[in-house]
Amino acid sequence: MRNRNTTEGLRHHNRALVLQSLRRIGPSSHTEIAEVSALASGTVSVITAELFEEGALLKQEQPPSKGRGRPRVLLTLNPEFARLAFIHIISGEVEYSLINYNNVLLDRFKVLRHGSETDAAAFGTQVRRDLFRLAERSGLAPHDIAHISIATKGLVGGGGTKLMWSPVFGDSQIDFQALLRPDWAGKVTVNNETCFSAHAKLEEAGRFARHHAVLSLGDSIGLGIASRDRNGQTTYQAPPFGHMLHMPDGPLCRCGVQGCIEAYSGFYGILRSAFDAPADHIPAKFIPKDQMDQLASKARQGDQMIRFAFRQAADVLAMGLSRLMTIHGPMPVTIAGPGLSYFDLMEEQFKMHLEKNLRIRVSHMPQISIETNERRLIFASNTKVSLAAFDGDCVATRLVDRPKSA
Amino acid sequence: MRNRNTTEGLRHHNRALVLQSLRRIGPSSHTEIAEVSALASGTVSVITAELFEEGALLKQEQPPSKGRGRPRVLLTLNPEFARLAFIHIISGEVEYSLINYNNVLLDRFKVLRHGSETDAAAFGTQVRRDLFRLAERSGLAPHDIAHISIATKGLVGGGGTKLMWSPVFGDSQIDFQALLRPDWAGKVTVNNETCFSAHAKLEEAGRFARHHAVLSLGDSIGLGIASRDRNGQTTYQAPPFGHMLHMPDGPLCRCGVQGCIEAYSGFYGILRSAFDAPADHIPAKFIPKDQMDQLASKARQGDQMIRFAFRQAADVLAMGLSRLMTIHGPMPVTIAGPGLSYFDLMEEQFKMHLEKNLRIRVSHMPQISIETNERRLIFASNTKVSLAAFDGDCVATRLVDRPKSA
DNA sequence: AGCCTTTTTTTCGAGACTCGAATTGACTTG
DNA sequence: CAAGTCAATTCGAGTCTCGAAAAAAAGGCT
Repeated sequence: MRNRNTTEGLRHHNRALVLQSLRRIGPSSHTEIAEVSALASGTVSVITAELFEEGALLKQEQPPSKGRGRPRVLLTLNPEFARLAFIHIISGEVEYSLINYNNVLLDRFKVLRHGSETDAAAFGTQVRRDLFRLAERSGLAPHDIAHISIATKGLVGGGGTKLMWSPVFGDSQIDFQALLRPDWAGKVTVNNETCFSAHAKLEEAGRFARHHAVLSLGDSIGLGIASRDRNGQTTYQAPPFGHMLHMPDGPLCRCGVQGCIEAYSGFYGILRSAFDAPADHIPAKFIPKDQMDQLASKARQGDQMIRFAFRQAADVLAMGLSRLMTIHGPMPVTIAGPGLSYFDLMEEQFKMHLEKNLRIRVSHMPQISIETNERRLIFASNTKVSLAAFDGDCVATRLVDRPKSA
Repeated sequence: MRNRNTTEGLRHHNRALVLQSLRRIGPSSHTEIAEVSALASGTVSVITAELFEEGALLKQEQPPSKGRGRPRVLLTLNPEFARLAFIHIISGEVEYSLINYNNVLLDRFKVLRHGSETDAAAFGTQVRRDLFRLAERSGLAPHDIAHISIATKGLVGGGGTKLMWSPVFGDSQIDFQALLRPDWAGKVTVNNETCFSAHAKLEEAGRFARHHAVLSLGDSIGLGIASRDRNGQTTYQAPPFGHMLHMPDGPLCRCGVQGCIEAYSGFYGILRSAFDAPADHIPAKFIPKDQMDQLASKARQGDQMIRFAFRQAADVLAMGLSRLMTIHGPMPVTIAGPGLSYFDLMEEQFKMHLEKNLRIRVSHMPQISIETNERRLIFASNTKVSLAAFDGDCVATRLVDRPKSA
């Protein structure tokens, strides 16, 4: 929004409002948009006409009419108006997706990664190559892609453009914006994947939910928090929860210090304490899921040592959540990730620790739920967020010339 | 702001902008306001004329003119336009203050509290009585007071109107809004005092500072965090940091659970470990400052046991800050409160724990500073925040009738 | 003293935007 | 095929901002 205090700024705001309504309620008539956006019908008329002129909207044939009167003309977002690319960096693979302006998946492929690949620069050039392939496969030039949004594990910084630290590349930072700038005209953003999970869950929870956290369990620990501020705007963050201090001089973490939450509750942490391995020994970067499953089934059969390892993992996570809620207040938490399979071994610890928390005692016990398909959630939310950003930044800005008086 | 998407909403926004500029730069001419607010001079002219009409502004005689040309007319906020009341609840006393619309102190008095007074209802009626006295002393009726803002220790909730938990009244909540509603027409807000300290420090740090925390040490531990969001708006919060979990099964805290930060680092926690008292024994609600001073001087003279108690207090605080910064990112911290006198015994622990933090490792070590006059800070910031809220909520809303065409 | 210069403030016309009533359009029903 | 119904557009009135032009209020100059 360029100039907030001028009438043009007002129009910008209202154009954004129209687009936003259209995304939320899908193809809809004039009247519906006016209702949802709380704009006068005349205003909606002018704005939609502009957007149609600019190519952002299409008028859709009305569905077989029901009832009498003039049938409604459905307005939809023009799929051809723009394309957005998405990269999801997962442990074993990188997923590339392309969508159109109306949020329909156009193309998708995955590139496997060698477990040994920890060279950030090499990874960067690989990503550039694969992104070119994504564009080419749909016959697009780089400048046809309006926005590239990357979801990854790890700590993101630099205003949402840099990967500052990650379990795979460690301190080797990757500045994706700089990496892609030379060829790709669109905006480039990077976010921790759990930001998107949390965002999706908050939206799901309805317009009055204020916060939601998603805790993703696996080789490493991810946490995303989505919040709605008092203007109704949603913000999100993904603090490196797995590397929050649990206890000084605790077991060694992959990040190099002792006593991080992950060192207790990441897969390798659980494995280590299950076998009573030395606390400064880090087993492996990735623990096969099979191995963890076997461990869990022994715990379920009553193996005390292993049972203890899972319970300790849960204790530490729960205390971390308690500390988080001391700062942010109680909020619902959704558990996700491969470690979710072992949630039955950990569930009761959560309640136990949380109910001691002062803020929870004076208000309420937050709901703890689970989510089995986090990946779907991440993609769905990433597209939503990116499209909304593109709408607000670009589409809402007036393009066509105003009708001259002549 | 009532309706964001109409031209009247725009005017509301710009009126607020003018008032805000005037508060920031003090009595200023037309031209200056136009520069600071980035509004066209004509617009400022109309808005200031309106505000003058409504009584919010005064035109001030120009100072002895220097240079030629038409002398500037200084505009100032009309002191008589409104009065705001402030209540600061401190351990031993309650301070009542009254200011005018131009932020000048009109009246102030203190009411001593008996240390034994822990009855929330009685306290409530006492506050009402004293507030009446504040109004009367200046010949005001209750409805002349536009806003009442309360600063206190403890956990505030209910949208900034309720004291949810406090060291003095424990779980006996006080809903100040409900308490004062019958007689007092103005808005009533309650905030933790350290919110205001943090707010003041953030403002001090300049327009580009994003976060600031104030840690207040004493019988209890207070923490305020102020943040600037991407729109430049400042928000603040005061999580009950003293009751964040440090370690399970740790020493008993006044709040009833074990292992809170305060149980290690509040005055009573330090005292307890200095004398190796049982960890479930809580010495007293208020420890005389003398006693703590004596303790500290023994520590400085080399008493190992006492020295350990202070260092442990610092360790626990520092780890708490580290956990906080894992969530919010590194931010400068200011230490304040009576416990500041012992900061020399604790300083090095802070750096030691913080530098292990992942987010600090990948970005920077935050500055740690001290503030000896927190009370002044709290009041100054409280008045600023409350006046700004009053401006935005009330004054910016158009009052005078528009000139009718007739 | 009277006129010119300089600087500030106000005024005013043009352009933009929203609102809501009135009008136009399109389709169903009788 | 006319009347009825509902949707979308148009249009006039009312607001608002902007910026140029005019007015106001000094000091300086002759």
